[in-house]
Amino acid sequence: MNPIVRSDDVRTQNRKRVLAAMRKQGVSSRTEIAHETGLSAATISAITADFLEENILVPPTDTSLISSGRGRPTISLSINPEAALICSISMSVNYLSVLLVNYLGDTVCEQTIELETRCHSESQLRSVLLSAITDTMVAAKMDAAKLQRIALGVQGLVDVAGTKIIWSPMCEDRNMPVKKWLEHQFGVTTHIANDCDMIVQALSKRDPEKYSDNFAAVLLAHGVGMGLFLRQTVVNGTSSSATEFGHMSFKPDGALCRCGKHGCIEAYAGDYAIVRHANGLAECTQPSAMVDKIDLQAITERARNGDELALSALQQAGTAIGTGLSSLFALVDPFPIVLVGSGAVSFDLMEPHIRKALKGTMIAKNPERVDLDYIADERPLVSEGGTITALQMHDDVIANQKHFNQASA
Amino acid sequence: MNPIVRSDDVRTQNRKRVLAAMRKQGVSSRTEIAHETGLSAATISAITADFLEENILVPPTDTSLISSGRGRPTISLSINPEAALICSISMSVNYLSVLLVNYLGDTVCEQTIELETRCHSESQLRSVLLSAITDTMVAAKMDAAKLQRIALGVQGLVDVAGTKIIWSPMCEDRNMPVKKWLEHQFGVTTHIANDCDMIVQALSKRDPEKYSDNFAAVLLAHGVGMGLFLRQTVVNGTSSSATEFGHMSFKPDGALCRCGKHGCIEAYAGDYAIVRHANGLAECTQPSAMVDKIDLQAITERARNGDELALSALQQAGTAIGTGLSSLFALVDPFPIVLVGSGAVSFDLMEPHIRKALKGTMIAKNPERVDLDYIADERPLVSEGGTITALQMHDDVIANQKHFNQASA
DNA sequence: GCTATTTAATTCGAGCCTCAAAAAAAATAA
DNA sequence: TTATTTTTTTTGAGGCTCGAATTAAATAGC
Repeated sequence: MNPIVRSDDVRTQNRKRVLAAMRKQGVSSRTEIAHETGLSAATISAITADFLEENILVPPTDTSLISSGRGRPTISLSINPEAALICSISMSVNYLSVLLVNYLGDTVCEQTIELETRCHSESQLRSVLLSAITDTMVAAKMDAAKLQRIALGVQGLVDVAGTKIIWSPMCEDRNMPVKKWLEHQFGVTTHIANDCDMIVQALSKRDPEKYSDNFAAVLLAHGVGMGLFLRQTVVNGTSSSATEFGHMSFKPDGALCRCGKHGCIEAYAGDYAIVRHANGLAECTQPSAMVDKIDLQAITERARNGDELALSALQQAGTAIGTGLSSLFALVDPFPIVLVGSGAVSFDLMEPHIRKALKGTMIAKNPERVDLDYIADERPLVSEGGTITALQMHDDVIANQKHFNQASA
Repeated sequence: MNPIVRSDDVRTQNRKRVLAAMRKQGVSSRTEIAHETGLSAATISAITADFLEENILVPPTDTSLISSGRGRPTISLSINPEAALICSISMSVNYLSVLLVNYLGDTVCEQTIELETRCHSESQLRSVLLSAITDTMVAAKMDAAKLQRIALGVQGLVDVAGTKIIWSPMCEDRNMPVKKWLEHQFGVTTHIANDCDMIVQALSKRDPEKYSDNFAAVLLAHGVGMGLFLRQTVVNGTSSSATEFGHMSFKPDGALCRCGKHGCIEAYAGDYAIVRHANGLAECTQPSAMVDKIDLQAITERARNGDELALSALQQAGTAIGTGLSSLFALVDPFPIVLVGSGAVSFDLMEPHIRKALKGTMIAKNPERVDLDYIADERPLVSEGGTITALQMHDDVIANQKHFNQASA
């Protein structure tokens, strides 16, 4: 049941609405906000007055009272970029990106580091991470005290509370309490999630029309992950933040998966599986610990040049993904899917087999109509998703803050 | 975003809370309600006063002011049984049950009809349904005008809006606009859903501890259905109310399913699949349109007496179900499962194979701990779930009603 | 049998919140 | 310069919840 009982909760709720409307519109007048939120002009007037006093919103800096016609001109308010400084981090194998954004979501500074994460111990990784953030703050000429929140999207298993990395292909060490590291060092709330969750957030922001209620991103990287959005919220487990699409069963007692079991989707669609198949190795061959993107691209190249084995590897990957999706669609009716990550470079080769698999198993639902898309480079999406997550959380905090003019009066 | 903007919405919300608390407690004093809802005594006093005036709640009829000790005795309020009369209908192959309950949820009258639904045309089915309801009303000596709401749980595909039966094994006809029939005839809001959805509602009521956040019921009848509860709400598709667990893919290009495709879970765990296998027929044998429960029981009997083929049929069903569940658990972390329906009579024979399949594919999650239960007779659950659904919806309506004493004052 | 004590329920005033309507502000059109 | 138009603010009414005070209705003790 909804936790709304008192009338100040109503105000909190409506403050949230106003912030959401501002984020959606970018710049907008009080009348527009009233229209967008469905609240009365009087209420918007009160709420925006508070926000202005709290320095959450700002009036137009230049005297651009764009008066388009008769009548009193609108005063376009906008979110105060200075109201927050947020750090979004994306971590994956051999890659670390630190992105600073202001409260508007605009990039303040970005640094990307290529490093051999797999050779790093937990403590090495920790110091690399911490100094990367500090460096970026310095590069942006920002005082550390200005930082308000950190979001981190990581390849691997993150506990559902978002406190530690249970497991990651980045390095050997397990159960790294990353949240504690960061909160201890920078003294700000830190949110950690699987990169798929971040990707999905980014997509919903990029194309709110298409990616609204239900949709999913399938991340084809070392493993096969999935960010799943149902009813406008990220689906995650009770113990891990990830949706393990890659470990849904595709073929009972089938190919050997990295997880030690047999027949998972990943055992056919993971990078190591594609390489294994394309190189003519047996399905029971131990998955290689690491696959270079170059190798995968080479296989795609071979397939395009007519190499049967390479082609069949990619096609089988498509079939595995398609079958998994069809199972998902048996539970929840079909929704748009985006394939993301290095594996998506061969999207055109896989797509027909994905669709064929959908057709082979879905009943009475139109598989042709399933919206399939792909984005090969997932990294910007992860960072973008991190900023969105962090901004939304910060909006919540701000909406909940008691506004001081009332409290002190 | 939450549609709560005005302060009367707060009252509506809190009225809902009070009703929910009353349903949970059965009989309870104002102080208890205050404690249960977290609202202040003053607020509860106001809300209950309204409800008493509206005749939604009633004071104790007998003078049983159970004063257990010192102090002013508590006045135990209860939901007014007369406040509503609700009809819950359960329809499946050759079976129709009409259940009348009062606003307390207590049975007023129940009638069960065995009939050859499969020989019925749409219009025959319609008149049987309508007259069954009327008959039951008459038997209960209730005036038709007293009826306030109808809920119907039906075997088959129901559109997500709950207006028509898209398809059902009950009869040949498709797209029957049942909601229209009933609302036209009885003039009350009617809610139609797949029987699995109803079962799940009933379970959450029967054991709220175990079946709260996430859980599912697998219905093993003619097909293999699933009622899925995630985050305290029923999951359903965008075009149908059912979760088609039975049509998740188990074995690519496997046994022929009733849906015309190959390798669905149902093609191994549906009653026709078990019969087919137990009788030594090929996997590609056309599924029989109808299986008698007796035949299924006979197979269970054979299996218990050591018949290899019968046993292997049930075991394979277990494996298919277990594999499907493991795929589901890859997406959302494991939750309690109840097997329901005639197929559940051989639960003990299937369980080891369900667990084995869970073990074979789930990574890093403890399959032994998955809570598996079974209930062979699904019919009472469907009726029960219907009443709960209807009562909850009626509670919502009542909570939303403007209370007259204020409105007219 | 009477009073003190205890607990339940109600009443009252304060403090928020939203909204509709009126008023004020700031432009353009005539 | 005045009338008109549109945006924003102000004002007053009506709701809602809450804490505190009050009233109600029993038991415990003398």
